[in-house]
Amino acid sequence: MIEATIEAIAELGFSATTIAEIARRAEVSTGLVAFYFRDKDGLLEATLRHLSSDLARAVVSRLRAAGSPRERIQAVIDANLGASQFHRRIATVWLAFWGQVPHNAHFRRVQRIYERRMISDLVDALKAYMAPADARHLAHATAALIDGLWLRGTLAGEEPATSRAREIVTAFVDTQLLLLDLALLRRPAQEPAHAIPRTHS
Amino acid sequence: MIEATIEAIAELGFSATTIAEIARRAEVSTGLVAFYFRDKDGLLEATLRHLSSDLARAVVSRLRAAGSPRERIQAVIDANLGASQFHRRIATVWLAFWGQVPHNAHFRRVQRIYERRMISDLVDALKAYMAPADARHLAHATAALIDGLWLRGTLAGEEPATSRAREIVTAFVDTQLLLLDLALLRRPAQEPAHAIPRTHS
DNA sequence: AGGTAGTTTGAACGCACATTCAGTCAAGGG
DNA sequence: CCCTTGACTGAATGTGCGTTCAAACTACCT
Repeated sequence: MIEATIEAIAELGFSATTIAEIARRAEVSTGLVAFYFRDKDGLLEATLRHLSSDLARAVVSRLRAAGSPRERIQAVIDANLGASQFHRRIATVWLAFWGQVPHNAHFRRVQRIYERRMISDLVDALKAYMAPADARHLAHATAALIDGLWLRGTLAGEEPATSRAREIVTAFVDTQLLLLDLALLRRPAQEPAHAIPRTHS
Repeated sequence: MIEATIEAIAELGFSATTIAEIARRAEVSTGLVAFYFRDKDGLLEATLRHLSSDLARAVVSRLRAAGSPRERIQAVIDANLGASQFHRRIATVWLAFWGQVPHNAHFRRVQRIYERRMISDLVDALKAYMAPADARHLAHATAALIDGLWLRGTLAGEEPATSRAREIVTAFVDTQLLLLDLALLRRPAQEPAHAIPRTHS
């Protein structure tokens, strides 16, 4: 039923999605929505939560496979810009929900969780390389770059740009870490921070 | 009337905005919408075009005041992340339209113009510092960073983050240009490209 | 004054929607 | 074999929407 909702929003858009259409796709009656989700808004909220937890699962599973902090950063990048999130069917639905976020308290709460999770995942990993304040700073920039590439890719309707997007973010992060090394090397002699990760702060 | 539409979408959201509500705010009758814009969709498209040309004007006016290519890049950054675009009243309306883009051919056309304009403005300026292919690459990353910061700021509902967002993008661009200088200095002796802008390729 | 073209009105229309609810159906327990 | 519980149906209801259009109003010209 939630799957049918995703399908309908992806195909018809947010405002053109009706309960009758969702019921048709799910091969149930219209009345069943009220039985399980109280009303249409309840179904939509459940759908957004479903999308959000799908993404969270993708991130967690990649984080588990990651060893070094650098790999954990990459896990966040790859999960958020992975094929599953870029797939038109999913991406347009996210976008439709984002458009409603300012006017729906339920959606806003889910969005805050999404946003904070990405930041804290990135900050956790970046703290291995730099001071917490710098880590937060870079995490915000990285998160924005990820979301911006996702947004532009989705709006443009480009399907296959996913690997290119990941390369851009990867290069950005590597550049920032490289600059950190250079700065450290010029100061009182010290190893590049990410050759000996997780040893300070 | 277009102003009233912006106001209504900002306050109520896309799907809750009715012609009656717009007419009430504009202090006209509902029938007048049809007279000037054919139907509701025509009014919405005109509203999006209005927003788009407002932004374009802001960019052009800053570009005119800019001298060096570096200043032209900054003009794009400042115009897109300026207070006028971050103002909740405007930003939530943009967001609402973006959510409809995949399902409305008119909106999609306006979006393509917006997207390409930012890229070409950036590429034009960046070509002074690097090969066209590199310029396009960096332009995409910069544009994504701008849009990503805008998106996150708008979704989070933070009003005053505008100066911080601009700092992040500015720092990103400066870093990329700095790296270019470093690379050039290590190769066969050559001046940093942006000390002698616009002289090659 | 009369006429005309350009504006504006707002009630009427018909349609599409979310919600409701009385009722059907299937399964399991007593 | 009946009764209960939970899942599910779909027609009926009423509300709210965009659109239409005949009529009214305004300003300008002749």
